Amino acid sequence: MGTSGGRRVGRPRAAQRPDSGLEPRAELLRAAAELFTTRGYAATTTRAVAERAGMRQASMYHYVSGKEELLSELLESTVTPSLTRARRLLADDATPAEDRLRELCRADVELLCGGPHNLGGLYLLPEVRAERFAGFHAVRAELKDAYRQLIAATAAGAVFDKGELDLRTDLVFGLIEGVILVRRSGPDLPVTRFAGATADAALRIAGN
Amino acid sequence: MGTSGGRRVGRPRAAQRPDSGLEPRAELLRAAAELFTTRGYAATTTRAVAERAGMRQASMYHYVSGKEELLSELLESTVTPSLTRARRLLADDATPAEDRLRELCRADVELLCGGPHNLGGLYLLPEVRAERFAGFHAVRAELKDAYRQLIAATAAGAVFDKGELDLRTDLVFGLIEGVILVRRSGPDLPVTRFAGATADAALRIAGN
DNA sequence: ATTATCTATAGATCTATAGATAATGC
DNA sequence: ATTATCTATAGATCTATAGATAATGC
Repeated sequence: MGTSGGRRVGRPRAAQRPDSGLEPRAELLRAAAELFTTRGYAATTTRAVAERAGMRQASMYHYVSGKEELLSELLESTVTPSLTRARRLLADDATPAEDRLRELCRADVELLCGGPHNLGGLYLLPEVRAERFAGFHAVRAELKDAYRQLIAATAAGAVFDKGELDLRTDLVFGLIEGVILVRRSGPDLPVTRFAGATADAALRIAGN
Repeated sequence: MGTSGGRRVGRPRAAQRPDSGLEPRAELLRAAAELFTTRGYAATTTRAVAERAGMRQASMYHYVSGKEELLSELLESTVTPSLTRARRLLADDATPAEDRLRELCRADVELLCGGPHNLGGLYLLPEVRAERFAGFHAVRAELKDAYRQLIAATAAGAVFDKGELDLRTDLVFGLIEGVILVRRSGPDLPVTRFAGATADAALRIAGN
């Protein structure tokens, strides 16, 4: 029998379990992602998260220690795959830097905007800057450095001085994050096409 | 005698008035801008705003009806000057469209990122999407339309189809807003240079 | 008398814990 | 016996109002 259908241990829920097929903890994470990105972190109550996941407020604490854990786990889960791919692309010196930069941009945009709940929107939350999310920030910084290296390698002809390289890195990184905003205001845009266009735009900024 | 130094009507404050020279209401708006952009809207309490403005929590209600009024006033005050300039630029058909688009981008970035508290950061708050800020959204939409028209006029050679024009408009608009994010993570960057570079990047996206 | 402020607080949350309960497992 | 859930609630907020107070103005 499947994991979801069978009789389960423990007191039954007051409301029906949602039939998403997800484990309760994953269901909580999904609910949190949805609410955090649309309403914001501070404005989202533990009750709202729990109830969207089909359980009572207090039951949430059986799976997570609180809101903070939900957010930090969501952040890590979005940035980690990007970094893995960035490392792979950096190492792959058989492919021209320009192609690798394009690929990194394209994939990043798809990841940030392509998911069901605009997970990239989490990056926009002011609360994310807090000290306690230092782990996330470290990974982001490493990702940004991968962008910087690929941008430097792309502009093969003209060698930028450090200030110019940093500026272009900031712009490209800003473009990617800006796309999150675009997607937030118009969630129905064709993500694939968007990702491609963003990557092209990034190359124009990076190029000399 | 100046407005700030003289004896004032009413019970004296418990703490010293801040010597910013601003009226109490303006002081509240400034405090709100600072806190909303750094900590977020929902996470900012009326107490924090009032006390940063040098008064007790309850005294704030003498000047504003609550947090919501503070945010909506801040939003309007940032978008209105942009729109005024956008209208002027649209009407000025003596200047090439490309120059006008560059100027609009440059000025927008300076306005959003140049102020003391990264006012553009207000646009990133999830709460801003709420219905009650419809006035702000309407003005933003008009501003975006000005971008669209200038982008269409810029690409004089190749005439885009509507989808292509919308896509490029979204990208340029996203780039501008992305710069707000960049500035939020690195507040010490040279804004003027940044504004220029962003405008150039926007033109490359807009051009064909 | 008018005004700007204060102190105090009611009412409405929201979080996190304590302890009860209703399943399955053995 | 173990587990997943529930109900109930203490304690900590946070907002907005009521009413007191301490200035100036006339």
